[in-house]
Amino acid sequence: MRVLKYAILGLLYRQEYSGYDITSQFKQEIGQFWSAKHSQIYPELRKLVDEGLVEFRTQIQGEKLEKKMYTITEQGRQELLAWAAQPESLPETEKDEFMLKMYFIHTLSPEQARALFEDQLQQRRAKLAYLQQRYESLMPVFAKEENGEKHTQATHGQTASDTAPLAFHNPNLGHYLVLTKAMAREQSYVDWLERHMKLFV
Amino acid sequence: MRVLKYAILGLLYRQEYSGYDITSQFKQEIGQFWSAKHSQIYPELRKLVDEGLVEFRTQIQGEKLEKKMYTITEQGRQELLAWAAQPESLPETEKDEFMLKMYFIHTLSPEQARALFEDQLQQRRAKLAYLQQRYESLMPVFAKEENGEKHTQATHGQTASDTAPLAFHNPNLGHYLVLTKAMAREQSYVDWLERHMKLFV
DNA sequence: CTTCACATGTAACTAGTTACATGATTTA
DNA sequence: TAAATCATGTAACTAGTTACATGTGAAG
Repeated sequence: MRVLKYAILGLLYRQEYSGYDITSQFKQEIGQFWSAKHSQIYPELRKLVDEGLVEFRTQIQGEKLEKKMYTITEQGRQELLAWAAQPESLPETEKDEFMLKMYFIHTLSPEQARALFEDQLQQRRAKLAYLQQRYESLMPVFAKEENGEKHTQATHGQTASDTAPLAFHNPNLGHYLVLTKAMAREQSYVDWLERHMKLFV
Repeated sequence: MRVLKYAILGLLYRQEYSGYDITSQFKQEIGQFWSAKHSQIYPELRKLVDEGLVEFRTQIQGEKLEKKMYTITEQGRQELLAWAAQPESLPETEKDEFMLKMYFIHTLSPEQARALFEDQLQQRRAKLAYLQQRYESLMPVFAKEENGEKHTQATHGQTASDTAPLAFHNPNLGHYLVLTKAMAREQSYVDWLERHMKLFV
């Protein structure tokens, strides 16, 4: 599958990055849906160079710190586009250790189950709040527009930030999509947890 | 982490299973949140036997087909309970190749993006419909109640799934939780896709 | 008699994590 | 001047997938 290969090519499509920069990118919004550690990224970059999909130039930072700035080649661009346009079938499994524990809820006391549930709810709420904050700071215009329109539907888990204010040709569209999708995912998780909390009270 | 270890112990907590049975279980509902191939399961079972967490007896099926039926040991039960009661922190990344492609949407034409989006929507809708169908066949009474229909006990039989799922002591609770959570996940995905489809029309 | 499901394993490989290892630059 | 961040790599290990390999049993 080599998804990391395409993740790196996709990042390099718009600008050159060092291995460290790529590692940093995976700590930003796209890290909600794909990421890798530097120990996986450096060997992959080496491989992509060997395959002729990326190139690098060495740049000096300060006195003597060398960093390698990678750029995508024409061949790399072609392979990226072929992958990106290809629909894939859904994974049968989307792993979630918490839900695995819930499947085995009969191994727990009601108190233990409730503690797990509340812990998960607290964590998911915190993550949702963090994402909403990112959204407001990165896309303040759209966030404001939505707040002015007042179409919040809390009972269905649709926050104001879930509607689409962007046009197709907007360089932030990808960013906007992953942020709203991550928020929708967390909102759905929070809603489900809240709906079932009564089981333990 | 060894999550597969606990997944297997959790399955064996209620009844004995062969390696083949465990493989089959991962193709059922719990497979929405955890799974493994038989080539990973057989070595793991071997390891669990070596560690004294499970035991097996050999059973003959028909004339000479041998199968190993595994049971959990007291030590296995203890390790399972310790894992199950332990809250874990959220994974920073929940991998989703489709969303990675959406982050790189600027590499696609509007037509290509729309095709991907529609393909994903169709697949997610189909999965949601499948899960709803499973839910209705496995938990018919509760499904009807949610649809706003009346439930009179006299008109229904006495199957295990016929009793109200929303009580802590119900042997189907785990099953109910994973099904409703999987449906919520797919519904949220479908909603998000529908809300953003207008970007491509 | 053929196909599908049952049943168990290993080999080779790919993907991903944790730990080891080193050094430069910036900021408090 | 100490700590955090920038910067790059390798080693050892764990997790997971695909392919190889074999055979039984049931049902049509």
